[in-house]
Amino acid sequence: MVEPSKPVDFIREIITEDIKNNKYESRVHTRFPPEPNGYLHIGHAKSICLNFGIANEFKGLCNLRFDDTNPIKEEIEYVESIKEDVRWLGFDWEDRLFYASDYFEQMYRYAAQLIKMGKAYVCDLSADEIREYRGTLYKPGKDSPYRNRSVEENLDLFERLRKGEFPDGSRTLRAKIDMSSGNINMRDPVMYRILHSEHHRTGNKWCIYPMYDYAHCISDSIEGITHSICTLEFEDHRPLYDWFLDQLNVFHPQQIEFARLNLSYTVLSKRRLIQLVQEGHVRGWDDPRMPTISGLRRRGYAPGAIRNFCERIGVAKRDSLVDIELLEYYIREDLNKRAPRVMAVLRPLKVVIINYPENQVEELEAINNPEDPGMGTRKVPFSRVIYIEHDDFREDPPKQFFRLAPGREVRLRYAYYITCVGIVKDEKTGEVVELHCTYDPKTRGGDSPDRRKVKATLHWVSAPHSIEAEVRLYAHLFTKPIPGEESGDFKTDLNPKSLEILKSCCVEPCLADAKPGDRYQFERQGYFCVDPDSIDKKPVFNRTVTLKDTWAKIEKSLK
RNA sequence: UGGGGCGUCGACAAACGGCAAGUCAGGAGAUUUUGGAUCUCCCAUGUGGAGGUUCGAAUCCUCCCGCCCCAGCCA
Repeated sequence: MVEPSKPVDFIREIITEDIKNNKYESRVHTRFPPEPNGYLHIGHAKSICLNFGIANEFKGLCNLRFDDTNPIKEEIEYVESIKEDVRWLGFDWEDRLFYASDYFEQMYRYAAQLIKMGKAYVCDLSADEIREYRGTLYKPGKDSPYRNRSVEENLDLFERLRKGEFPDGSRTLRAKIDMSSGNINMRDPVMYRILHSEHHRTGNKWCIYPMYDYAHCISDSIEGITHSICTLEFEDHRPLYDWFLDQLNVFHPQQIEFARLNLSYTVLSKRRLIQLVQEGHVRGWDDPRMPTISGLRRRGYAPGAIRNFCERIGVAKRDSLVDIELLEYYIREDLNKRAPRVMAVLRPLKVVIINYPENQVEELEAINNPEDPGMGTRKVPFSRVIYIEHDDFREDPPKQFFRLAPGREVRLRYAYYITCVGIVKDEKTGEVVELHCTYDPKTRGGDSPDRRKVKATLHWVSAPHSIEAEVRLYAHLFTKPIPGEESGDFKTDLNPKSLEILKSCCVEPCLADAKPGDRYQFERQGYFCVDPDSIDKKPVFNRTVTLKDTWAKIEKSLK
């Protein structure tokens, strides 16, 4: 069989060409450079798969580097979660865990060098003044009055900046480039700002911190990164990236930009994700409705499925919106092969099998996974009183409804054919609360000797043997493919029904000792994952994703 | 009114001057002890538009149109 070839994207093409031309001695070295100011999400997964994936494919290396140049926003909690998530996704940075803050001293020396070259200067303009002097998109900026200070004065001032002689915001170090450039990033960008703030790694050693544009290219250069892959919004920054490295005449990695991931029915910006958490729209960063890696993990998504998804969506430069159904497809594909099947009744309807002997219990054999016979079989207890799914009975069924109805015979999976012979209703509400059925003893195991057909097979749980469980059903967090597209505020499109909690579900006894993180298929319903909230004798399940549901589609078209 | 990018099916995405891949979604059927899974078939005479070059254009050229990003001492 021919192995399906992996998609070759424009980045891999560039790298292949570079290797051919012996650029960087045919070495490939990438990096994943998160800022530790939030949790990783599925969009980061795309970048992680790209950077680590390329390193693997080209027999190169990929570093994990924290871009920690802003002590005000960054926290140790985030670096720990990021490490865990990258590892969980299946990637290994080995001994190459770095921090931009590791290079602060070197960056300082390079900055001094730029000053000596007359390429950087200390500027006394306030933030507002800098903005004023910068001009606009359509109007060139004008030179700062401090632009032509002598090298000696600049050096002296820069040293005193470091010593902490000046308050926050009073001065900056700026690159001397071109205030009339069409590219605003080149209008004497700030390289260092004064921040008397404790850094999670360097403590109080520094009170000046480098800006991204300056820090990133130097970090890449120091680490010998060959291909510095980032998202499209940094395309405008590439001339600056190149400028610093050219002026300094140091090792010069190549920056390549690709389009970030957008997913329908979800938001993927840190700002909005943090808002969802802080304002309590979700229960935390790892809420199973969140597109964070920790949320997806708790939801039951497997790392391999996420990797398959990231590979399939490809890498390109055009803005795109990936249909979340594609993600769900890969989740199902993965779980279909691996998840053991069990029976669980989410909305129980009591069924008494009136011709089945009282007190009799049978152990029926059930297949754990029809996709993988190696997963074996198990025994499921059957008795006179069982629960079936409320939705599996209709007193007055529409034409395409194949399931149980008055007088109709259906199969109970791995058990017997049953026929509905009576309905018990709540006197006040008229709601169906119990069914009376008869069973055909000759259909034990679910096959009838006379080959007569039934149109439906129902899952069930024996009432006296069932275990009570809580099940949390999740739907998309937002009701619109692009949240906030119409109103301008993504929160107006929050889905009020994104979480439904069912407290008294009945699951089969083999689930008694399920462990948090275990994944199952509840037959005919979906894939479910045991939540860490589970307590002894009261498991909690998260619905990872539903099964494809043809009936739901029919029912919808009926309305 | 400046600079940088991008337009191929409902959604992703290949093609690199020579027959518009593939995946998801959607539709039809087969099969089925999960209305699951699996299998088969259908789904762009056409690549934002108009011209041009060429035996031949999604691909090269010209003009036009549309969309995204940039005016943090954030990354």
